[in-house]
Amino acid sequence: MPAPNRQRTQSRPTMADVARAAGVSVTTVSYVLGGRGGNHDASRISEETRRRVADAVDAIGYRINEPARNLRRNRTDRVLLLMDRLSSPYDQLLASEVEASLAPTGRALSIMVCTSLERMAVALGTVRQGHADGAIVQGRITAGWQEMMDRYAAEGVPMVAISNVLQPRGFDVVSNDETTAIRAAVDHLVERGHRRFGFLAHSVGPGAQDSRMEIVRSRLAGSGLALPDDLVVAGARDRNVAFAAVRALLDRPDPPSALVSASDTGGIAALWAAHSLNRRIPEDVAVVGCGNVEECLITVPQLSSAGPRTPDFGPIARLLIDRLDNTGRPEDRRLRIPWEFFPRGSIG
Amino acid sequence: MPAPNRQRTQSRPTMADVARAAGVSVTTVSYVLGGRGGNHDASRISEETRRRVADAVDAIGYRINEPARNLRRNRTDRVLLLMDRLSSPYDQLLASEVEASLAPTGRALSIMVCTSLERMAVALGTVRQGHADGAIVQGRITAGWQEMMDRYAAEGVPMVAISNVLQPRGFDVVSNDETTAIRAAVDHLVERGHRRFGFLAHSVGPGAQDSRMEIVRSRLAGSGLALPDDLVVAGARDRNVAFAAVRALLDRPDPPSALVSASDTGGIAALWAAHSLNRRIPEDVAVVGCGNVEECLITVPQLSSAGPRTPDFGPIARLLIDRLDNTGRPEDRRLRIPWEFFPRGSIG
DNA sequence: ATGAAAGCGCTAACAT
DNA sequence: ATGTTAGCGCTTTCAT
Repeated sequence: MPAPNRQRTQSRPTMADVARAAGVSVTTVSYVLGGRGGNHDASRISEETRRRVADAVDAIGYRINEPARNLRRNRTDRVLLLMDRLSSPYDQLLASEVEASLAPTGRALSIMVCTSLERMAVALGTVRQGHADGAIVQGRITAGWQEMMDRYAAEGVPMVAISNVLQPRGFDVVSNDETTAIRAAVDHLVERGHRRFGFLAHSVGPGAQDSRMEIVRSRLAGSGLALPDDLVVAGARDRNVAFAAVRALLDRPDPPSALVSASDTGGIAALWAAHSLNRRIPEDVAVVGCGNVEECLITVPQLSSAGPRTPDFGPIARLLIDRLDNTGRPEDRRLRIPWEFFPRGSIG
Repeated sequence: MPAPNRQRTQSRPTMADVARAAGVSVTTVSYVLGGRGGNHDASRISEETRRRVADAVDAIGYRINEPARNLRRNRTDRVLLLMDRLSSPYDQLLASEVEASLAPTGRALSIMVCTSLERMAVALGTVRQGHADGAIVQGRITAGWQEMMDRYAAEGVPMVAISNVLQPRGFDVVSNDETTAIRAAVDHLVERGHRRFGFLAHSVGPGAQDSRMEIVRSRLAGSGLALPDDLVVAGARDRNVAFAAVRALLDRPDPPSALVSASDTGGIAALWAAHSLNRRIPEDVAVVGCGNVEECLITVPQLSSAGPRTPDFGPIARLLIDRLDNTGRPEDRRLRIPWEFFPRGSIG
């Protein structure tokens, strides 16, 4: 004869315990509790019964068992946010606004940090394994990213990506509409007489296409100016790396007179680097950042920046909620966040 | 007669599908896959069978169902990290080092952002509901925090808190051993002739006890000096708020000649604020931060700071892993991270 | 207005 | 070395 099995050892109270304490069936308890994304018709339970159940829950300290509920409902009411870093006010804002947009729909947010394609694949794997219902993916990875997204989209993982390089194929893409704003920044600098430009990129080297750098380069070309490769340095994402990179750049015999950074973090580090070499801003170097974070306003001089007037990440969450709620595969959408150029003291 | 029930609709492949495809039983599949925290004795399966299963998994694109596995095993191999913000390199480091320490034990990390006691309670609730096996809790909340932690500890949630105010009662506490270092900073400033001190706190007002401020105040008292309440301002956690607060402070008719900030973020904002008012550092104002983040080294002048020599968050994760692995309630532990004072250009 | 019971997909004790 | 089978705690259909 087969197998008895491990009975409940010494575990948390279950719905059956609540039902017993309240003198009702587990069905009733389930209907009363049927919280969050529950689509129970709770109205079928009388006020009196409802109260008895609530009392029993309090009395025995019952908490619902998520894995059991998720297994049965085949959903988790949880969304995963993948971020490539957690180190700037911008990151903080993204996370909190996404969470705030999710909350009214009864969904919770988990964040995972993914600095490589592999980690990202692992994280998206957890969605496929039922850890979350969908994911918002932010990152700067380029090589292989599109293919990976395609694969998970094909496997049915609902996703929204924040990226200027990805094509929406089975998922939505949110991009920054940065071309016009960055061109305006370049034009500003050229008008002010700058002829020699440097660029602080997120990363350089094979496979590291930096869309913002391409915009700068092509706009300069339109004015007959160049962005030489040796004036392009990497490190815009890390304050200390950026500081060192810009110092090296400014310490050359032929330094650029204008520096565009792919991020504000990098732009601010560039200000520090210039200070440390006793270069005046903007007289010796003009600096422009990207992102238009609040911090631009407290530097001396204030950092000019291309970016959104006021950041608003709510629509990103809404795209995903849409995919989650409409079971039929929705068509892929593309959301463009408008950017402008904000000239400030750092360009004179 | 009772109830047939919803059969598998149109869902992901299950272990049964794999078993069928491989011509073995689900038990065998389970043993072969028994990954991660699995305590299967996988050696019972022959090499040949193992391969057949792996092939079948590939062929039909099977992924394990986490909620089902978690329900059955009554654990998730997941740890929750609660953070009060995600906006500095320090935060990034905490998250990545915790994750790295967890990885070899087969555990994954979810992050939730909690800026209020309520949000924190909700997040810890998800652990009780089986979303994670335990939590690492970081925050600056004071009022009510200890009580909430006590409650969840009593409910059996394994926790490690990062805090200088909490007492370990049913959970472990990691604290910064900051007293000696901050005293050294104060002594340095007093020796240099400073008599009028200001302090940039995380927050002020009722219930907002700032341990670092208390250290400064009492050390000053030892030299017969005061830290007047009106020279204590709030905002150390947000660059822009800190900037405004310090500007106001320095713009008084009787500004402090030395400013201690409860954070490096605040200290750096203070440097910007001084710059913006054309005050020289350290001649007009000396500035000291707390945390000793890398960024201190790239400001001009470099920011003096009290903090750990090199941050190392690995031990924090290890405390929790210990609680998770040793089922018997371990005694509460306290881990002190050593701090030192690093004098740099910002104090002359 | 309420209850009985059938599984969701998996693990593991027991049998062979 | 592999298979049988009893649940884990919950939701939901159907019956009353």
